[in-house]
Parts: sequence; C-alpha cells; structure tokens
Amino acid sequence: MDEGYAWRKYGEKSIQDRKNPRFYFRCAYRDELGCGARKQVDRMEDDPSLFHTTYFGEHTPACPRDAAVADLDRDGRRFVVQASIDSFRACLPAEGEEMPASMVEFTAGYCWPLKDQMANLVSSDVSFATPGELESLDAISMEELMDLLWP
DNA sequence: CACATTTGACCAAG
DNA sequence: CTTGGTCAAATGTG
Repeated sequence: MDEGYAWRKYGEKSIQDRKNPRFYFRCAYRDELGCGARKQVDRMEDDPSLFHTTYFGEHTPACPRDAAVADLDRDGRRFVVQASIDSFRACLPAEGEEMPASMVEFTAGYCWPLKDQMANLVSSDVSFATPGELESLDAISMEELMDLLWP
C-alpha cells in the first residue's frame, strides 16, 4: 500500500525460515534532506498476496509526499486538505457501504494501517489549528471533499 | 544523460 | 562461524 512517501529500495535478503525475501527501503530524500525513515517489507506466509511493512524512524517535515490537494469554501472558511491520493483511493468504502460521518472516523475506520500518517497529514494542515477541529466536519463536507478529489 | 533497482559483497553482532 | 542489514557497482529505464 502506498502511504504517499517516496522510497528507494536498497536491499533484498533471504531470511532464515522464511519462504520469501525481505525488502529494504529508505526515504528517497535521505541524502538531500538527511531523512532517516526506513521500512522493511515481508510477504506474508499465509497469504502471499499480502505484505507486512515495518517502519523505522520518522520522515523529515520537508519530505515531499505524493499529495492530492483540494480547496473548498464552507461557512466562509477556506479548507485545504492534503492526502496521499493512492492512500485515499485504497481506503474508500466499498460499493454500498456508508460514507463515514467525519474525517476522523474516515481515517480511523478505513485507514487502519495508515491511521497515524493520515491523521498527521490532515491535522498538520495549516487550515486546522487542532485535530479537534476536524470533528466539526460533517458528512456533507466529506462528500464535498470526495467530489473535489474524484469529480 | 539522470536517475532507480538489482544483487553479491561487505560488515557488525551473536 | 551464521545471520540480518547495508553498500555499491553493474544494470535497467526513460
């Protein structure tokens, strides 16, 4: 699953008692920005179509993200929402499923593996002073956001 | 050309 | 020694 960051693969190693090799990635901006973020990806034993990803370290705030940007006016305020577009797509409710009532529910309920990163993406936005302000987003504005991202 | 990925070498720890 | 993690030269991709 794409969490929106740019990674560079730097290794691949067979692991004892494991059928599949482990893949090693580091932030693509390690040299440029001194970012120390890394991750390891393993194919799962029981379901080879799934991968288990372990993260190490934090990204620099300056690390570019693969972001979608949406602008909308609501109650005279200007909202700017940034998110990894692939992450959002991957987390969209299935056909027939209900759209969550708020952005908080959306990120918490549907982006479980990415919950922290998604919450960070949204709450670090300049338009929202605190994460609590996200609670005020209702279902209608969520739909507006979706319309803007996928007209 | 400017990047990224592959892959065996290399290395530190146990 | 073995094991897991990283480096870097060769190779791939546009």
